Amino acid sequence: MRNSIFKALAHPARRQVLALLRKGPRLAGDLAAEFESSWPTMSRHLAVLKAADLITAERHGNQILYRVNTSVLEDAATALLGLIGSDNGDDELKEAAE
Amino acid sequence: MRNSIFKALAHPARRQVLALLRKGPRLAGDLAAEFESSWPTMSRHLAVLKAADLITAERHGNQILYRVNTSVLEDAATALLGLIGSDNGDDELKEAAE
DNA sequence: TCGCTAATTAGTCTTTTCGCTAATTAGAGT
DNA sequence: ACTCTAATTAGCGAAAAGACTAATTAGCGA
Repeated sequence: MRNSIFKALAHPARRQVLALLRKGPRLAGDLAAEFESSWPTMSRHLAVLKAADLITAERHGNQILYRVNTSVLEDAATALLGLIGSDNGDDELKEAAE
Repeated sequence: MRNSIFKALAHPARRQVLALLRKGPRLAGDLAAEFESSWPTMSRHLAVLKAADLITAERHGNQILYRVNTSVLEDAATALLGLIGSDNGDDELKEAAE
């Protein structure tokens, strides 16, 4: 679902999560501590990112390790670049209307 | 202002507008005719894209010609690529070795 | 000025998103 | 089983987004 990807990218906190995960996988709590929002709020942001397949969750005992899903992020970037260049990438972005 | 860009990209109709404008500038009404939504609704979408500076409007007598602002779109794509972290691609070798 | 067309803005409503607190699940350790 | 910690889910209210109809602006031509 490409639409959910761009929707997920629409929130600054979620983009910042991706920026943090870019440097390496992190635990949910560790991640949440970086933000001012409450922990449940961050958990929801993570859920949105996960639903868009932009990140993956991996349980390690008591805690959950998140890592960025680079290929999906690449897809989004490619889709954007498709809007610029005149190469094919035409119906890349037309997804079912909501 | 970057946030408004990603927010603008969050709606499929708006991405499709950009896809149409990629092939060349178009009149507002001509553009609106491509969609099933009402004309005012499309006008709003165009306003959102314009507020994000993703498109520019140019009045030609009675009608308004829209064209895509490629550089801003490039900025967004670059921002996405920045989240992937391919500042230099050398890290890929490390990961492959693991 | 009047009428016509193109497009936006106003106003209202419904749906979605966001962020909080409180409650709940899940696992590890005792 | 009990408890502590990690994290999510539930539930609520506020804010924003989306889409519609109706009203309005802007420009052209007779």
